[in-house]
Amino acid sequence: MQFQNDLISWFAAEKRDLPWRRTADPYQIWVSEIMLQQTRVDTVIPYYKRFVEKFPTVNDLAEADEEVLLKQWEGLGYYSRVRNLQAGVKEVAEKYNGVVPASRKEISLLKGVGPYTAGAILSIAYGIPEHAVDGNVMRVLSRILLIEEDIAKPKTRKVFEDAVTEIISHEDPSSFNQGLMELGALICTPTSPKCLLCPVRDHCAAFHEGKQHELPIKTKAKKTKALQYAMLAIQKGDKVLMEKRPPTGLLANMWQFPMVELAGEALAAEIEEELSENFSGSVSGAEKIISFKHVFSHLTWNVDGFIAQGENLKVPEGMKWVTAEELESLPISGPVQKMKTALQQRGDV
DNA sequence: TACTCGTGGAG
DNA sequence: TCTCCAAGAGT
Repeated sequence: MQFQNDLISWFAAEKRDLPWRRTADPYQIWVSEIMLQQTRVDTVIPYYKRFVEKFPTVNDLAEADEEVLLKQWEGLGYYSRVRNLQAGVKEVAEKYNGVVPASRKEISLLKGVGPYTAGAILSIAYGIPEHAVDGNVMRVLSRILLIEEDIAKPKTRKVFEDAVTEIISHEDPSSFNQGLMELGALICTPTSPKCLLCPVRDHCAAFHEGKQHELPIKTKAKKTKALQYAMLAIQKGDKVLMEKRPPTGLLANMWQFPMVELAGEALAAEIEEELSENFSGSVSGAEKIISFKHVFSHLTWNVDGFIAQGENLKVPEGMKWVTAEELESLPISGPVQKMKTALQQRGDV
């Protein structure tokens, strides 16, 4: 098919030199695909290099400590990805003797491997003609094939999977799938697609109809909620109190300065009162040092950051006193990093 | 199905 | 400043 040839030839000539394109190792390709979920290429590159250097094989990752993994992942977001990745890798180590399975049925059973990632690993690492439909592919094919279904709806993905299954190259499924994604990243972009540079323009129904700017059809997301917190750097000598978040939910198992949810803006006097209730000990000298907003994908934190001194505190389960050096080894999220930076600039940590 | 789950860059 | 988003998966 001429479409396949035009796409694959363009990919061969124009593809970016990315680190995960320099390996044929299914495990390392797996790592890259997990990191790339909802995350930009430029962001992933340094994380990917560090990760495969530190965990070059399935066994290296299977044996790693979760806290070390989270520290490696720190700043990438969607932290359950690395927990699920390790769970999947452990299963490959134990059940498949360290070899990533090469069938959609088996690979899809691995934790964290969904329909896209399964197809990506199968096609890129094993050369198997399986669909790998991500946001790029839906955007590109919605234009080429003039598909006007809402790509925000989950059921729509199957339409594109079926389309790819029909048109995928069996000679080079890796270049075909990657070519569609690369085209979406470089040419067939969300706004102002570069149609005059497009290698498959002649095959594009939307370009033919002048509708490339109207596709894809995508309904808008609803707006997010906001929550108010006080974040507390409680000091005792040269140590500060840190708290581990619960094992599920937002920022699971990440560390933070103890936080309390509030109804409105936090005042120092109220914080001291709140703390004495929560800690059964003496907390004094509360002082607000920073106020900031942190926007997550589905909610916003409005945070007032305080320093305070703790005396004779009974440390609750899941909290511990850490030195400045120990603090550096704990995985923390963006908002906690903002507080930590403020403390360091004051010389308090 | 709809919601949860992070971050930083682009327009 | 605001919106949308970028190689999605789990529940």
